[in-house]
Parts: sequence; structure tokens; C-alpha cells
Amino acid sequence: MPELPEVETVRLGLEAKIKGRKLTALKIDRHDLRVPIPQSFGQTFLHHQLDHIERRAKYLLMFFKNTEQVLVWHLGMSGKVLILEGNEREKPSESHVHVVMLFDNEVEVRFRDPRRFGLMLPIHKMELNTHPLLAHLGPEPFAADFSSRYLQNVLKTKAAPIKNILCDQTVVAGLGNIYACEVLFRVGISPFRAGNSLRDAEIHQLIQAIHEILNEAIQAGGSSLRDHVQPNGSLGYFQKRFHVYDREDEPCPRCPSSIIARKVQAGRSTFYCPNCQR
DNA sequence: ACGCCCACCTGGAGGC
DNA sequence: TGCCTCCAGGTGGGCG
Repeated sequence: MPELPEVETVRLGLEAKIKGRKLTALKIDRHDLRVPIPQSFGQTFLHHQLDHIERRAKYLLMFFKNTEQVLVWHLGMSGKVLILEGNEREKPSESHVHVVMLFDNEVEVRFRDPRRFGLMLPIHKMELNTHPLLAHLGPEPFAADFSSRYLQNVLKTKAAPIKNILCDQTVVAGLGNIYACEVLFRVGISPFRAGNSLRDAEIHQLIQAIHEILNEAIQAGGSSLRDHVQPNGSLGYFQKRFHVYDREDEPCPRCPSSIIARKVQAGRSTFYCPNCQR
């Protein structure tokens, strides 16, 4: 469920609370996530100090001191991270909390993932670019290698609909169904256009819109972190209204006489304005 | 080779 | 209230 901005918000929220802290206790209630949590998981990170957290695509990468292992963490569709402190920790656990981590400042991090599409896996630092989960990932949207020239070269080889291409993690890493819809609405491009039909100017606008929309969402996530005093400590979801996503049958925000439509592409709902997205 | 479909799993919403 | 169907923000394997 979480796309790049939500994962980035989780990263920031976690770093604010547990960066530099030692993992003092670990409880795993279920190992059978999309990729099973190895039995050795506890041994690998217990009593190590969290150095820092990076994000790659929709993955969190947690680096601990004095170990060559990195914790690779994906939230899947339904994953949430909860941070609890002080007497909040007394409260009975939510359902579907599979992993609980306790740090030496008494901050508790819970991983709740009802559908269990997420994963938590230690990998060796040397594998960060070669591990099957990470090797195929395309450029980060804000990296220099995600350029107009790059995207032109990719798109000219692709006949698939642009919406599907934007969700392809090998093309650009971190967009999902929501932000792909939002980006295409912003630039006024139909989600059904073939990738190889986009003109250079449109590709340029597309990249700009990706930057803008992701930045706006990350900012919204950041302010949600500041706003909420961690009552339930839920990270990774912040209330945000989108322009087209989940707005079927509502008036288009740009040309209100037309109505937002929903169609299924590659098995996922696409929301778009049939009038102003061409 | 590419692009689509499906399964993986559970919960929530809406209809009857 | 209960049961049934549909839908959900991700991903990779398999198939045409």
C-alpha cells in the first residue's frame, strides 16, 4: 500500500525516534510473511545499535553498527509501522502485529501487516545491488540518472500503456498505483497512451510532475509527523486527498463539467479524466 | 521479449 | 445480524 512518499515518511519517523539506539529486545509472532523471516533474524541484529536508515524504492534499509548485515524491510500493501513510547506500550497490541522491536530508549516499534505481503529480511551489505529483491530496481525518481534522456530511451521501446510503465519498478522505483494516476492527471496525459507515443516535451513534463507530486506528498507526510503527538504512533499513512485517485464519479478538479472515470489496467484501478487527459 | 494475469492474504464496505 | 461479493496503495512467477 505505501508508495515512495509513505515509505519515506516512515523512514523519517523511525530515524527521529531510534537512530543511534540499541535494539534490546525483539519479538516475532509470525515468520510467514511474503518472504519468511529467517529464524536467525534475532541473532543478527539484537544488541546492535541502529546506525541509519535508507530507502530504496519502497524498501527501507536499516543499517546497524558492527554487523555486515542490513535489514531489508518492505511494507507490502497493508503494512504499517507503529511507534509507542512510555505508557502507550501498556496498551494491548493491535491485531496482526508480527514483529515488535524494543530499543534502549524504551521506544517500541511494531510492524503490523494484516495481509502479510510485506517482508523483513537480513541481507549482506555486499548484496545491496545484487540481491534478487533489489537488483532489478530502476533509478530513484530524484536521482540524476532518472533523466529525460533516460526516460525517452526507455519509453521508445515500450508499447505498454504509460500508466503501467510508471508502475514498473524497473523503469522508475517508488511510484505505485496512486501516484501513477496522480502524475498522469497533473500532466494531462491519458493513462492509456502507449509509452512510445509520448513526445519529448511530454516526457520532460512527466518527470517534472513526478518530482512535484512526490515532493508534495513527502512534505505532507512530514507535517503529519510533526502534527501528531504519536497518540497511536501510526506511521506510513497520512490523510491526503488526491486529485483523481479514488474519486470515480466526482467532477474533475480541472474541468468540472467532466467526471472522473475508473478503468482497470493490468488488473489495477486507474482513475483519470477522460476529457482533459489526452 | 514483452506485457498481462494471477496468486499471495486479510479486512472493510456495501448489497440483499 | 449474517452472508456474500467486491475491492484494496505491491510484487514476482508464469503464460500467451
